[in-house]
Amino acid sequence: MPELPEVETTRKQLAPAIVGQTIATVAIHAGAERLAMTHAPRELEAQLSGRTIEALTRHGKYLLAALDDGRTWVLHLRMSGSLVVAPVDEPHRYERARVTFEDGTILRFNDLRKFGTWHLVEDPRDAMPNVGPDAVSEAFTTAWLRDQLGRRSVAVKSALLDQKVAAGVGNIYADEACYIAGVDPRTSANTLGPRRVARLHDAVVEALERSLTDGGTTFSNYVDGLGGEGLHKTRVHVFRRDGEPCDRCGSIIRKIRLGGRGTHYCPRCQRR
DNA sequence: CATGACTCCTGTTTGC
DNA sequence: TGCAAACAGGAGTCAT
Repeated sequence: MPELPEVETTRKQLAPAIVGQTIATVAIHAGAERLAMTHAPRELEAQLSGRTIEALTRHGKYLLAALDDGRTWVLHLRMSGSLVVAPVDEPHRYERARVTFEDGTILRFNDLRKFGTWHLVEDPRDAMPNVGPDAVSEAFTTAWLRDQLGRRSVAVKSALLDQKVAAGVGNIYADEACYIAGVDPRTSANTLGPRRVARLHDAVVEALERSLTDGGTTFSNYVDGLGGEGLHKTRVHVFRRDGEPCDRCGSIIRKIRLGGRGTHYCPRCQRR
């Protein structure tokens, strides 16, 4: 569910509440044991307890909590996760884990589908193999995108979903980027010319940054670090707008399946 | 290496 | 109306 803008919004809201704080206790609830990727659940709880969070950063859709022992706690929300700092102790139906800090602050990891993951590692790269440059970083360049797309024959939309190509892009922003660039999402990645790749690069960044200024997008159950909804829903061009008119040309937005994912596009504005 | 099918889990939407 | 299948913002594993 959460993509780069949603994870970044969560990071910004969580940071003031937890950076500099020391973890008192961690509880990974029964039934959510698979959350713990690098250790047994009880062992991970013990290893995190007593640690101080020195920084909270993000790479793609991963949150990275730098700890005072030099290790990094890497969290991923996958499809349905959210991290919420709760001012009061109200239970959440899908709370899978809870972190309590020494000052009493409570951080909840809520996750309906239980796909979320926690890694505790020496080197954060160990927790995110096959992940390329963050899509809103300097490292994500037109040249990089041209090289990566040139190596793939899959549909360009599917290529954009590959975290090696552009870390942080998910289904919403892959569709939005193709729309903004005027590219049919089914186009083979390695058939795009350099000018269209450049447009697509700029479109990826534009789609993500537009959403970032709105605090992300909420479609079903995403909530930000304070439990609020993102505002970007009202500003998407195509995602989940099938049957509605394109706001550029008025054609009806279509929905198809591409690489197993729902894909939305304007049949007139987006060309092969 | 690249690709596509399958898997994890639970709730909601769609189609007959 | 009711039920079963398909679908949901992700990504790892496996066979090819």
